[in-house]
Amino acid sequence: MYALNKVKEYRKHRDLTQIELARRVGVARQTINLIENGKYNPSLSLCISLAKELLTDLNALFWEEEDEEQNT
Amino acid sequence: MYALNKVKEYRKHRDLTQIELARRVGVARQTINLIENGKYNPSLSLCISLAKELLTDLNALFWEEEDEEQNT
DNA sequence: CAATTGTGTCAATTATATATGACACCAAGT
DNA sequence: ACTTGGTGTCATATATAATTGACACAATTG
Repeated sequence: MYALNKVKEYRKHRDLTQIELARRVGVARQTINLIENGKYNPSLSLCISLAKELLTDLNALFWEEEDEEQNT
Repeated sequence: MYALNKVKEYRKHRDLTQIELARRVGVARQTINLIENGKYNPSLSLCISLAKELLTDLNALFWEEEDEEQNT
């Protein structure tokens, strides 16, 4: 199991099926399914495509805050 | 060539060598090198490890804004 | 009741991320 | 002039992301 993500949430919010989202980002339906269910570890370029297609960004989909840490 | 990123920039800012960063995130030095030079497409979990080790987040390292798009 | 649509999952294959070992180059230091 | 550390890169091997085709199940719709 890999890190949880909000792909399903954002996809539903956009009213897309797994099939349609898969088509739009150019991967197989199974790939979307596995990602949504945290069964694996997508590539960065796929994450970026998903974020763009879902009109959001990487952090919103895949980042979970731990503690706040600030750098200069 | 894949999307540009700011790994090298953040790594230098943290005063780490490729070797040390590789060690800390548990990959080979070559992997860091290839990522920094945009020669490939890391996995999400590696991106997350890098972001944490560099005390930043996914967007800062790997996201480039296109146009601003707002969702409800 | 059939037929369809969306989803979860399996097995087998292909593409590619990542590892390992090696070599060259360029600084900086001794 | 030699060593050492940091980097870029190559070639080969392995792990795993991603594909394809298939099947089951639940919920809807005719």
